This record gives sequence, structure tokens and C-alpha cells, in this order.
Amino acid sequence: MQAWEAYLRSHSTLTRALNVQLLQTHDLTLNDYEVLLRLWRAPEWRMRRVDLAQSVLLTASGITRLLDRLQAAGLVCKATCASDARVTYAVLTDAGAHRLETARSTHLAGVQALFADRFSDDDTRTLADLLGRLDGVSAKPA
Amino acid sequence: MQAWEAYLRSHSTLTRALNVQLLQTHDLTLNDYEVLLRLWRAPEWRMRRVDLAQSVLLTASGITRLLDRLQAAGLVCKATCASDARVTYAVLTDAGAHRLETARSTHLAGVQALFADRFSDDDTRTLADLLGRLDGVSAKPA
DNA sequence: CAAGATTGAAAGGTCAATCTTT
DNA sequence: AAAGATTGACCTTTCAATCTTG
Repeated sequence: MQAWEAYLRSHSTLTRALNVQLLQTHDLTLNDYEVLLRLWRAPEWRMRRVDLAQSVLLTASGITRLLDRLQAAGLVCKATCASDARVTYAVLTDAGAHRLETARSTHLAGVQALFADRFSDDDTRTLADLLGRLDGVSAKPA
Repeated sequence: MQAWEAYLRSHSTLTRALNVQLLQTHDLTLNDYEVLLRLWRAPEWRMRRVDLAQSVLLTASGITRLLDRLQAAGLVCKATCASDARVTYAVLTDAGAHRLETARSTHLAGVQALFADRFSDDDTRTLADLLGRLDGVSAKPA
């Protein structure tokens, strides 16, 4: 139960700090950053909106709104699917990739300073293992 | 860096699930719950709004809005300070205490099922130790 | 009807500005 | 001037309803 409280507190503090940092230096939300990163990793720099939403744990509408903003900023654009007219792809633009690259080092440094630096290599492995067990939780126990 | 991603994902999933559960069964936000809990633990069931805000990591205005809702629901009430007219206390009402008590078992069971059950006692201690190191982060590197 | 995507309304929070009291 | 609290404007996200296509 102490573990749980530490978990909540630390997350709140860390994400807040990283969010502010990212926002001030590169005008990106933490979620914005994660979305750009997912796209950058994806083949042809594009993903279906549904998959993107699931990947960053947002709602369908949440992703729509977020991508609207990124598109207005020119970091992302839309593409239709030839075989299924229902789906829309989100595609990373050159500007988006560039923004991601410049933000990346700042962000990695931030994560390093606020998170990774507090742990030894062993600790980090342990942590990844433990937290990894919390993956497929579905809730609904009475 | 894998540890970091696991950290983000797990937190998002867990808090979302617990939030839904608490909301459906007792019409309380996770933050609402935490605030009621802090008050319940405090002497005379009351705290200054500033201290309460810091305790649950909310802004001054954030706490005002949250307490407004709890007050409208009759779970909390205000009290003035005799020695310093600037401060307002938040005080837990009987209804608030009752609501907390009924919600408590549900919530604890939820945390148990989604979080604690995945770890041995040793794991839990390790986790508490590791996460505890993330406490006083202040950011602002570069 | 189901799946993907979008829209309007609303919740929950933050920031900046303000008011009162010290 | 500084501390505690509140308010107004705004941002991000969710929920429910809707539209389109398979």
C-alpha cells in the first residue's frame, strides 16, 4: 500500500515536470510526443487512428482531437486507405519528424535525470520486470 | 527506457480502471477519494486547503474546484481559522466519512486485485523502495 | 449490424489575475 | 509585499450520439 502511494505520487510529479519541459522547449504535450514517436517507428511513418489510439491509451475521439492539433501544426497529415474507405491513416510529415528529433534529446535527457539516474542498471531491470506485470489488467472485480 | 514505458502504460491502465470502478460504485473520482482519505486521517478531520493541495499534488485552484464539488455533495464543509482569517479549512462531514468507509473496501480490493496481487511481499518492498526514490524531483535541466 | 472516425457537450485541471488578510 | 483562496478563460480528454462504409 506504501508502494501504491509512492507509485501515484511519483507518476504525478514526473509526468508533470516532463510535460512542462516538453511544452516549454518544443511546444509538445507528452502525448503529442508519444504519438509522433509511434508514427516515427511505424513502417512508412503511418498508422491507423485506431491502432494509434490503443498504442498511447487514448479514446478514439481523444486521438482525433490530438491529431487535429498536430495536423494544424503541420506535424502530421491524413491519408486514406485504398482497400477500406472507413479507415484514415495518420502520417508523419517531414516537419513532424524534424520536431520529434529535436525534442527527442531534450526529453531523453529529462527522463534520464528524473527517472533513470536514480537507479542502477540492476534496479532498472527489476523495475521493468515488476511494472511489466501490470500490463493486461482488465478490472471489473465486483 | 523500457522501464519508463512500462511505468507510463501501467499507470494509465491502472488508474483508469480504478477510477471507473470508484466512479460507478460510489460516484467518486480517484482524487476525490484521496482527498477524503487525507481528511479522515487528519486530526479533527480537517486540513488547510493549501496543505491538502500539496498532499494530493493539485494546484490551489484545483483543490478549490474539487472541494466545491465535494461540498455540493455534502461530503465536506468549510471552516474558518480563528487565528488567521486568510485560511479556510476543509472538514470531513459525517456523510463524507460514511461515503469513504463504504468506498474504502471496494477501492482496496481493486488495488489488491490490479496491483498488489501481481507481486510477492519481497517484490512489494522492492517496488516501494525504488519508487520512493522518485520523490523530490524538481526538474529544470536545460 | 459492426467498425472506423468525427462532433457537441461536459468533466476535471491549469494558469494568470484578483481579493483579502497578514 | 507575501500567503491563502477564489474566479474566469482555456486546454485536454472523455462520453454519447452520429455518420459512413464494410
